[in-house]
Amino acid sequence: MAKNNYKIGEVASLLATSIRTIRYYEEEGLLTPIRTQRGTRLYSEHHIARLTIILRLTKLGFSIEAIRKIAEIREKSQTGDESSFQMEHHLKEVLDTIGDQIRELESISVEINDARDVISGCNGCSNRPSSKGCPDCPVRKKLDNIELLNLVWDTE
Amino acid sequence: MAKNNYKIGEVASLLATSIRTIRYYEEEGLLTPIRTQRGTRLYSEHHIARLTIILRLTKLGFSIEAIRKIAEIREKSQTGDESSFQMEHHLKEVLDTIGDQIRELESISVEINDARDVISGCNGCSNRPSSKGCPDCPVRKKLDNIELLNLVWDTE
DNA sequence: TAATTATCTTACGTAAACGTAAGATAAGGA
DNA sequence: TCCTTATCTTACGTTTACGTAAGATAATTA
Repeated sequence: MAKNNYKIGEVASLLATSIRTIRYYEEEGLLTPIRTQRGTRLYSEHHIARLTIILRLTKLGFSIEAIRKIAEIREKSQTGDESSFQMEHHLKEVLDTIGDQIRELESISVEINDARDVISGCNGCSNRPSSKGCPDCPVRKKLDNIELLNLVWDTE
Repeated sequence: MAKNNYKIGEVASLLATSIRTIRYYEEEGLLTPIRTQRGTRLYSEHHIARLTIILRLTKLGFSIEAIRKIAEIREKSQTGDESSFQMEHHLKEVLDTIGDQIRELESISVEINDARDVISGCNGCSNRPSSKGCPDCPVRKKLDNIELLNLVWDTE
């Protein structure tokens, strides 16, 4: 027995977001609740599920526009014409972008880990690879691979 | 033989970014080139490496503030006191956040893939799981696991 | 040297994704 | 019914990460 009359305040606290955010997505055409005769918004379980995925996507950096495009996929995909083809193509692009981003995040993650080793494990030695200090530093040879350290080291 | 006198226009086209962006990072204290006596900015290879990593991080959604914090790690990590400890803790938080984000992206990626199967492979049938249509649809049983489809389906 | 072309500073403009305040109704409890 | 709390619309404010224009100076090319 699905509850179909969540009010906006309930929804907001349920999903740990703000009332303004929910209304904003409505302004943007992403979430259209039904209304009571007096105008109060009512949300069904499906609205909540939909809002949940919208929140997940925005949290990952998807723009409203990008989310709107994904939401429009079904509509277009049923036509079987040119726009349907374009939608397929678009979805593949989204997937490629996500793949790239995952790889970049993994790469950054490795670099941060290595940088952490260097900074904290090198016994206070934070010399740059080109420096003459700490020639026997055990993590010394790692340094060249850590592009992130270019951010950490001062410019001379 | 490292070139140490790149001018801002060269740097911008080299890294496919804008002059304004480079100057903005300088305003924010992230990249401080040397100057000629007349005031023209000059960038070394190290400046370029540093800018490269800054651009990678911003592209991934890191804020200037977050990048600044990472850049301050060395300074603080050498003190060996409380703030050094906090920096270590901060780095771990960053890593955890990145890990979470990777997992979320992978999850979304799987969902998009599945949704693509459903939408394009179901021979034009885009009914919701609760619908009576297409009872023999081979991808039907996948549907419940695809939270993303809540975004694609209309609210009834 | 003259004429482009690039860079400088200053400063206002912009888009996205909401925050926040005001004044008016609506809904729910005592 | 009265009072308090929630929701409504309208609309201006805010932050981040730059874009863009103006007027002046510097560097490069003919």
